[in-house]
Amino acid sequence: MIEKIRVRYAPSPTGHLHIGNARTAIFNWLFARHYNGQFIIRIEDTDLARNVKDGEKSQLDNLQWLGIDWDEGPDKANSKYAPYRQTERAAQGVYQKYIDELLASGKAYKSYKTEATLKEEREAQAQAHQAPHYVYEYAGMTKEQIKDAQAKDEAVGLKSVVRFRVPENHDYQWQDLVKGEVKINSKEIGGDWVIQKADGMPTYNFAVVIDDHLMEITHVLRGDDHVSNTPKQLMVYEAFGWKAPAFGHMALIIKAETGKKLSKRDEDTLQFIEQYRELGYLPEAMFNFIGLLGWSPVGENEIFTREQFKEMFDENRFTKANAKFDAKKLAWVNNQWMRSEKEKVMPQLIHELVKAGLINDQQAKNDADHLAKIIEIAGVDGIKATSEIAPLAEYPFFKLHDISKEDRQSWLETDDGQKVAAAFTEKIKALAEDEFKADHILQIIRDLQHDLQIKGRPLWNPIRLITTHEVQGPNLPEILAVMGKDWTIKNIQLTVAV
RNA sequence: GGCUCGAUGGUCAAGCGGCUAAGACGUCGCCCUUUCACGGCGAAAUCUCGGGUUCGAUUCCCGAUCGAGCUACCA
Repeated sequence: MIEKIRVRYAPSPTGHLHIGNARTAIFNWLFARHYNGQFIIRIEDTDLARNVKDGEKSQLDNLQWLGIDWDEGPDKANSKYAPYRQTERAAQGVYQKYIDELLASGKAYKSYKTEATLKEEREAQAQAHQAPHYVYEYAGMTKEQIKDAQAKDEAVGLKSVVRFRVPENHDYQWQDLVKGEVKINSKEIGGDWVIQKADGMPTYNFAVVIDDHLMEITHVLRGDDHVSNTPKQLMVYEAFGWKAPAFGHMALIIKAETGKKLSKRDEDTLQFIEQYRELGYLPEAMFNFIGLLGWSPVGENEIFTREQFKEMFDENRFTKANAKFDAKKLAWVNNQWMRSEKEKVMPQLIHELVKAGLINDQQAKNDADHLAKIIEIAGVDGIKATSEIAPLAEYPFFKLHDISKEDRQSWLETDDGQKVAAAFTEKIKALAEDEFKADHILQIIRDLQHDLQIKGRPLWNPIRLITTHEVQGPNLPEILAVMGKDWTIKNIQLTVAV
């Protein structure tokens, strides 16, 4: 590719960053970065009613969290293209100018049909088994007649919208970056569509064209759900005599259970970046996993950094079929990342203990090394997100359970149990403070096995029970070594006292 | 309903006319081990179905089936 690539991610600030949108952002970013192009963020906020207060901020924050940066955006304006919010552009009259142009040339017209009329028309069409379509109200009228009709509607106080006069029986086709040749006839788009709403705002399909043109966007990579918007956009480019960008429509990410497009309204699927962030998924892992959905690299590896993705990116390797979102694989990817970035993740893991109320901030700061050891032993290597460490480490490292009656009967009140417990207690008390290491403790237990001729669970369970009040858990000698002699002796005394 | 697109194990997927059809997640089994994880080894499991084209189709073409998207004064 010779031309300078400019791509964009254009979210509407209606909520948090959705997985599907994150994917669009990721691939556009990759596209730009791979070819040394520019990545732009534009806020498409023309639906005033749906905009949420911190929607834009949330989108941007989460993008940043994922490691995506942008060359231009609402917070990083290039005066040649600014502003980057459509409401601001509308306020400057950016769209009005082009709407007026279309109005003047007759390629668009003011329409006064009411919501009620529209509804009636659609119902009648449904009755007649016709596809819903807009019926041109000025068919066969002269310019004068149209003018009169509009003046009359205006006088009655009817609000108007501006509709684009769709060319009849015209094929719109394009070479889709991922799908190949796509062709849609103008008669399939449902008739003259609205380009300016009654509130004066341009509609998405119109504004997107004006802005992509003005911002010199060269490639539009977006979800498959935009395929049917493309002909509408193409006819606007054509009306102005502009060159359209290249389009690429990526297959969608669908819900595993239903096979349907992920819907923001679904509450039972975790589908916002924010949610994974809160659970303790790493941005590297999210990027990694999402980057492999609907796209694949050449080799067999599955774990990649953003840098590697940048280098590998190839717009010819998109998958055409929709991809189901597999949370289990995401978990595995995150686990891989946590393990390879353990140093980096450790503070976050420690913070999880604070969040769970097991320690306070002060302890987190002062005992970082000790806590890191606990976290390691408790089993970080087996968890899929940082938030899972707290329940794993809670017992016996921060709290002790009561020993159940059954455990007491099975492991402590037996002859073997008493022998083992007594002998271990004696030996562990005799162990010097600086000898209180995992290998020495293990040696004591091995000696006991030899001396008492008891092995397996009858040997280990009594010891585990008196020292940790659990009958299972991570490697016992390591637990004791990390927690120390005082802790161990105290726990034993607690057991015996009861 | 119409239009557009898609179809390789349960899932993500490689493949691009000739292969015992990669790899990964998951599942199952075995090993390691006091237990739980981790780890190691191994196994089961796939080309939607018909027609063509071809010496030969997972691969190319057509049709069927199934699936998805769209069908707003939402983006």
